[in-house]
Amino acid sequence: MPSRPTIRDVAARAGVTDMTVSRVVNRSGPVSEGVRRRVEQAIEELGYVPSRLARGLRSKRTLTIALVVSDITNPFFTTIARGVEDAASDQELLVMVCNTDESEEEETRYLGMLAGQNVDGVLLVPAKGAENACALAERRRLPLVLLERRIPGNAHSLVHCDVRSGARRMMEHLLKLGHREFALLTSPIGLTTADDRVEGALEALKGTGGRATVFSERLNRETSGKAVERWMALNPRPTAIFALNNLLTIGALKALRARGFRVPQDVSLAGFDDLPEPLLENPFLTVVSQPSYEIGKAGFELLLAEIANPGFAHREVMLQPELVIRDSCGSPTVFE
Amino acid sequence: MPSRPTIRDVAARAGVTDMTVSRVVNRSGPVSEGVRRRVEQAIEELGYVPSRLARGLRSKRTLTIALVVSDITNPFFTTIARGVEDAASDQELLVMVCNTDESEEEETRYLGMLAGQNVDGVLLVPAKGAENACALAERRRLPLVLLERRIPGNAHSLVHCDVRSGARRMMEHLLKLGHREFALLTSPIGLTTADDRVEGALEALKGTGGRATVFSERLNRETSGKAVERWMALNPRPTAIFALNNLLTIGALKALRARGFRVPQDVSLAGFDDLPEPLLENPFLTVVSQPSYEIGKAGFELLLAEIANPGFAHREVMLQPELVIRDSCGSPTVFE
DNA sequence: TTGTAGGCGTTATCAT
DNA sequence: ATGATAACGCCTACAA
Repeated sequence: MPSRPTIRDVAARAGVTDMTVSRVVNRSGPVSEGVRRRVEQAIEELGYVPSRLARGLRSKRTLTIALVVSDITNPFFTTIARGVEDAASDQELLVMVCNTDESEEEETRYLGMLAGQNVDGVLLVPAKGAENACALAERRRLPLVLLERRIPGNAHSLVHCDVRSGARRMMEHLLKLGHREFALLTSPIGLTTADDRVEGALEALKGTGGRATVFSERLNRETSGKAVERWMALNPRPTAIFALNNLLTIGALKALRARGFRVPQDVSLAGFDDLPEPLLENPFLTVVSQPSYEIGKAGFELLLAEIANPGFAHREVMLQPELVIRDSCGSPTVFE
Repeated sequence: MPSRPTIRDVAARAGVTDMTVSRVVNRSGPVSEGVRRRVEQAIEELGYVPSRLARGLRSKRTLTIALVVSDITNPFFTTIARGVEDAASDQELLVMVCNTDESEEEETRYLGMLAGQNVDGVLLVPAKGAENACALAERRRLPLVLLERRIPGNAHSLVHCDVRSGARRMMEHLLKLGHREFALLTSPIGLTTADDRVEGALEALKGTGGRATVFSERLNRETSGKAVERWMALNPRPTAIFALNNLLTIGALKALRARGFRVPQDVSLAGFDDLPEPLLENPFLTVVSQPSYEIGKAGFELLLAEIANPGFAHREVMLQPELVIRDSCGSPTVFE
């Protein structure tokens, strides 16, 4: 009942010591041609695979990183994950994925587990109040790069997207179409990135005579009907609705339709975050699209730098979102 | 410049040996109340987190598993991943995610990395020709559970979905609507699950006078126009198209529309695999929906059993898909 | 070019 | 209830 072969099993079979095998495996030293061949054959015959565990214990490198997001099921994060994994895979690194559901507690729990140095670094999309998690990483000297969301007063490296400009440009687009009355939909959890979006949108209004009302919404089957009523009860009634994240966008679309409002004939609807092209059954929604795949890739690169040079220069990468103009926004129409 | 504290740092600070600390941390032995408190305080003060690496090296358990899928970006796999991660998280296990893009080579590469025993087990959605990967796992005694797709003649535990019955039931539904001429769309890579779907669909036709033509398609912007022509050139022309996976379903819908065919007025379109409800902007597609979240959860449970009892009874779990009837299929209409 | 010694941070086992 | 010892599998440093 042979257990998994170790480096010493290989060594024995090849008639050398474990060090020689180690040299062959890692090309970390000179080995004569004949010995190399014998060792390689032994490795082959035994099906030897070096233990990353033991290796990590010595070298302090596990060749593994973690990606902590709120919900991998959200296509925005899914695409980030794919970007991270592709980049990591190129370097023969493995990636763990953790879902926090925006819970600070889960986040802290995960960072605790990850700090058990089974991971060389962490890519974190921080939940509200991620200070705990960051402090934990700091304490354990765990390289950490933030993704997508800032933490006020935090000095970690960060990859994010210029959502403020994205929101502003979308509003400018809507203004150009002739809209002046807006409803802005944002999520009730106070994320920096959500605030940035709101601010960007409002910025665009300055000196235009446009007006926006901000609604904090969590849309689901029960709440969405009432929400639509609130938006449309505004006086004057908004001609354009700008939903500041992807779930809100879809939620708003469904809710509006359910109440008999046609988009864009009755109201324009602009959104944030796109769905991957192959999943888009009906390219329709005009959105601010964030380069999520690139966020993942860039995050990985920064993390790699951080790992190689811990606490060196904390850097910030800001990517530009893209305005994707489709069919859900038109010129305002006047009712009755 | 203190490095990460080890169990011995804690021991020193608490005035005990590392073994005592170990006992406190793992509740693995008797510790007097006072000592326990001192140790706990030292742990707190130092911010000690046990090394999973060292732990794993000793105990042969890393409390980590891997999920290997073709593409995490496909919502079907994303949801599986979420199911796995939720279940794993309950047991304080971490999950690695790997994308193979259906490449046997990538799959083998990943299994090699994972076999470096930094993982207690693997959940694999096998690509075509995953025998290599399975053999590798076998050799390294790496617990492995297959997800979603069978491998002919393979003895590993398996969680999948009764796609044959799902496809059959969908066809029965279409027959009941009056359809007799079908186009079946399947992917060109020869997956067992794809074959099962085709067979299930054809089964339903027996003795009904219905007829189906099978097309192996890879739909993209270039190919899809010609593909539509092929389907619709059938004589008699199909009144219903059944796409056997989610990408084909969306692809077919877009392609048909682009060629001016309205769904369902001109052709009915049935699909496989659903999008998560919150992402469904416009619930429209009639589909066979697989319980992907549950596949993930069940897979994890099986893997846990496998880990606890390696090579015990290889089990198979088959979940039932659900017919989701929406608006993309109607009764056949006659042209010209 | 190859080998020896020792330790990375834990925990199993045996001893006190 | 606590401690001493060894070992998990590998690699760094040094020696031959």
